[in-house]
Amino acid sequence: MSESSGPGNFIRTIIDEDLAAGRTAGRVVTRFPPEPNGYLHIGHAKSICLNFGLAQDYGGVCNLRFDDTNPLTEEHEYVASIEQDVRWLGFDWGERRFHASDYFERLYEFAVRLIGKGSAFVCDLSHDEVRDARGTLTRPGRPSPYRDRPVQENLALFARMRAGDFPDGSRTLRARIDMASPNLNLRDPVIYRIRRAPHYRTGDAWCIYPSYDWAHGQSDYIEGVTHSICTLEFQDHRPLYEWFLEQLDAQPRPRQIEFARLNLAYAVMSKRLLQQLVRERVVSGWDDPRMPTLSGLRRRGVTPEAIRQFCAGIGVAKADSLVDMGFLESCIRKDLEPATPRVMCVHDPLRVVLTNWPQDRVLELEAPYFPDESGRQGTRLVPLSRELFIEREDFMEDPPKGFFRLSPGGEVRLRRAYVIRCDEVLKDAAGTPVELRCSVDLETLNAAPVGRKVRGIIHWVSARHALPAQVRLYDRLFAVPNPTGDKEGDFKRHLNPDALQVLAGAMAEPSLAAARPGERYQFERKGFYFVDPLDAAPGKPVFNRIVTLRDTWARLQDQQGPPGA
RNA sequence: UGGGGCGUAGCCAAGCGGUAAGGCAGCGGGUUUUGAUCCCGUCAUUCCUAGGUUCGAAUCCUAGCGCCCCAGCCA
Repeated sequence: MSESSGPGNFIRTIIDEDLAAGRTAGRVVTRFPPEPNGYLHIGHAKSICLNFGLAQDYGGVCNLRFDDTNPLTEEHEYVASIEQDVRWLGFDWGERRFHASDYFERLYEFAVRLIGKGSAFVCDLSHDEVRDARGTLTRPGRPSPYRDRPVQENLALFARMRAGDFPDGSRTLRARIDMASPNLNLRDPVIYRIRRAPHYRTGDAWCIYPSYDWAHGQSDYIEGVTHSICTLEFQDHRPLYEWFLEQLDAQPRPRQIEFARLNLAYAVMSKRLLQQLVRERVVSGWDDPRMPTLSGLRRRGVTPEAIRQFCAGIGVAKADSLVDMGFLESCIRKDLEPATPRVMCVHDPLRVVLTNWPQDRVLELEAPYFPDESGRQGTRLVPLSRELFIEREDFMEDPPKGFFRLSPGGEVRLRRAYVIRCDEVLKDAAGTPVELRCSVDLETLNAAPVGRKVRGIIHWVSARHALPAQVRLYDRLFAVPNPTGDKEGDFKRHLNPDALQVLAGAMAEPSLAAARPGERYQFERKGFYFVDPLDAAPGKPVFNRIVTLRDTWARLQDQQGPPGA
């Protein structure tokens, strides 16, 4: 069993069988094959954890291989981000960083062998003609008129394709398989196309580029990959994958295994759509904390450990699924809960005046960073003075049954401080409370009030000492579980307008002036927060909400219907 | 109407002919100076449906039904 790829899944079963049958000489070699045309997202994390996790567990290796066969869309910027993300997630490919483009020469030689066997031919059909001849799902295709070109002629033409004798798109090299196959992938698929585009690694060394189907399996073979794990949409390609290997008498042969890609509720997981959000400035970038990208999750403050636990927890199978966002949140909380220091920050301040507290008195309370029962050490000083801020939602003039925070005449405990009673409510012209006049029970510091029970505990911050802070509340990017579910219509109309809420007047306890970029805190009763590594300045922290705390009260309220509705 | 896959709880997911793991969510209770955490308990007489084989079926067979993928010189 492993942390990263989970217990018994069907892929492990296959590997166990292969090992038992001696099919791979005891070796397990996997690979993670991103195309450097976008940023990695949590769906890729599933694949990374699977591939690297399997290699770890079976004492094998996992290659990082850039599947860079399409120079039009690939850029170095992406390979840098991909490497950073994989490393951040906690995996190490050692020296085993490869590129499909490393194999261009060998791939070319392989293609020559295919031609030599009469298994590939140069086709002069145009793009449209190829499409027309391919047939449909229910009707077989027609053979290309160039299908029976003599081997020598194919060889000469292919060499000239490489030499740049023909214009882009004018010719292709095609495998010679079966135009009547019910599997469209076997209807003489294109394996080389002419494309005069500079490649980010090979520059203008090539004007022909191999297709995915041709490059991928052969790259697996070259690298000695034993188990080539990909997503479900490639199942139909497996016969082609195997056909190529067979044509080349490849030995030993890698085996392709497909699993279901990750879908996360209230998110989109397609590079194309994520790219669109970035390009159209719907989000601030690939690392916008609302994005399901690894860079976005990192910027939000999610830990790699939480993502690994998530990937281990969702399992690996072949059934399409839509994983509950709540599960990711649960993994994040679980990872953050034990070791994240607790502090106080009021998001929406309501002024409280402690009428029986001397004007100038400041009491420095030594407050532990962790729950008393956790056994963890560490404290900070929290000043208490006559005027405070409390959370506006922690006061209700006319509270529903079961509300045990503050209300007129009611009592509540200030977290790690005294019990106070609300004696008077001051309101503005619109009737909105602007200030609460409260009295302190001076007997209640570290002691229970006598003769009554005070159930509620609220967080607070001394007004005079409060540190204004920017707090960014993040929520799910989309308002519906499956934004791309309906075929028609723009997925962007399902965007959640409240996915980002920037708090204007949040007030943090003064100890947070020392918060350093990249640190995580729990704001008690609120959630876990991350000091934004880019936007925070010394003494001016910016907090990203990573995830809220579980909130049983809010849930009960929701069940009762929204208040005032 | 072609081919390839997949259907086990609200969401994931084990299970591989011997009588339905686990996690998330939910529900009930306990502890608690975070309505958090933690702890205890509960949550599928049934596995898409219908037949069949078998002493015994989620697992095997047959027939349906539903969902996903494939007609890029993308990956």
